[in-house]
Amino acid sequence: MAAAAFKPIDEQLAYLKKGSAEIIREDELKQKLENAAKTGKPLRVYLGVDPTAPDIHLGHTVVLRKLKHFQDMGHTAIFLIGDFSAMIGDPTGVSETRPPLTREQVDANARTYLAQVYKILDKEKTEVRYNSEWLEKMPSQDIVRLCGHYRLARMLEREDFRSRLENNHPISVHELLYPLLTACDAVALKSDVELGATEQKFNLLVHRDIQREYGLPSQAILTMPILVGLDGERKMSKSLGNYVGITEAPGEMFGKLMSISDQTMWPYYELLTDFSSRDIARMREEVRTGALHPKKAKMELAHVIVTQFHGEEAARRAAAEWDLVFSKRQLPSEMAVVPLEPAAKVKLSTLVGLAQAGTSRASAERLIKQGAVEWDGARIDEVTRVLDLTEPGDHTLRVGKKTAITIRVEKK
RNA sequence: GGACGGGUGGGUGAGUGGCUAAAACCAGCAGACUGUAAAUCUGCCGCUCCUUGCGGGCUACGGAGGUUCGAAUCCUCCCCCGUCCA
Repeated sequence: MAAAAFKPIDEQLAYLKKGSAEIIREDELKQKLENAAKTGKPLRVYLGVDPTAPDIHLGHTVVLRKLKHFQDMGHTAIFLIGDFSAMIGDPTGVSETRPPLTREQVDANARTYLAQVYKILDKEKTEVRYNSEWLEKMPSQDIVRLCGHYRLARMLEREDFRSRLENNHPISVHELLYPLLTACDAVALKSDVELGATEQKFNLLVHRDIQREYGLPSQAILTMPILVGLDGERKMSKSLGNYVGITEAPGEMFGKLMSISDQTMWPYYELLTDFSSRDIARMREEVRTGALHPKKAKMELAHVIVTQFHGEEAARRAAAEWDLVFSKRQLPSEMAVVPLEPAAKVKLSTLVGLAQAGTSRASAERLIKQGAVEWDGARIDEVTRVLDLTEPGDHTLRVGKKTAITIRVEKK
């Protein structure tokens, strides 16, 4: 690769800094970029991810997008799958010990992760590594030696451990090993830069220290802010249910993004789109002064994000559909069809159960009582309502705003 | 190994023999209002059956037994967590 491939240092730095929370240390990163330009050798930049869940959501993409930015600047993006460390479980941000994952779960998750990651990273240019490559065959002597390079007092400085200790919550000894073992990744990869979310800062700093202990130059660290979830309060996470998965259908994605608060829209713009900080600030000002309607700004946001994962056309359709169903309060243009044998007496609550999988009879009755159910366009709130479905034909059933199905009574 | 404290519904956490499907708060759901936003207000928030009733049955307070007409509450054993001592 020719040295000429790199853009001017300041331009690179500005691009890479956008949206970041912290760079440790910025002068070192700058130095590394200069060296790369001089030698023509791209920086080795990595992001380590534990495949603890089968799906990636927008929260994960914040830092992935940053890795992509490095890739865009001509550097080597390394996507490291922590298939070994996932079996320990990262204690970060956790208030109790996690149940360890099995090898099978980790492998299955790793596979789906990769497929999803390429929606953001350039597959051809990405170096994919697994930390089991080196950690699995690490002799116990080496582990002991590794542990000798770090002190307990420093380990206990980190917030997760300290607060658990204070609140008399359990900490397992193996959790202390997590940052040390993942530091071996940085050593093995000879990384120049490591990316992570802000909550990873402690781990990343340990990696830096251990690299130095092993005679390597310390990597620079670039952290990205945590993406707040759809509730606008807690971090986006699957277990909190406040997330948008990147494999979700365009319509669903669009709807979820529209449900965020106006406040939350701005960090989303910052962390999930390529709008420049200046453009975002301008838009924000326009919303403040009333020149731009917040709904319009939010639709633009949803459109841009959906486009990233599903393309322009799908995003346009999702927007139109959203407008139809939620703004105009009409039935969606496509509804799932549930076939039904003709029957003389069908309880409405039974049908509601068909519309919402996993709904118990008790909660179906609750929904009816609360006026959430419409049958063929008319609200029914009598729990005892029994319908005569002997004639073949289609009926629409709406449950709340979000669910609508077609009930198709079949011919005998 | 010893002494002591603790384990309650998705979360925090009250409850020390019946009035407890279990306070309160958070989260969640539905309705109203809107811009499917937020805020606010109202209601709901274990499962199931029906004649939908302040209805019947079942399940639930770490686990297994026991005492009792009746147990989240008392007893026994076990499991798990923490604190202090070593």
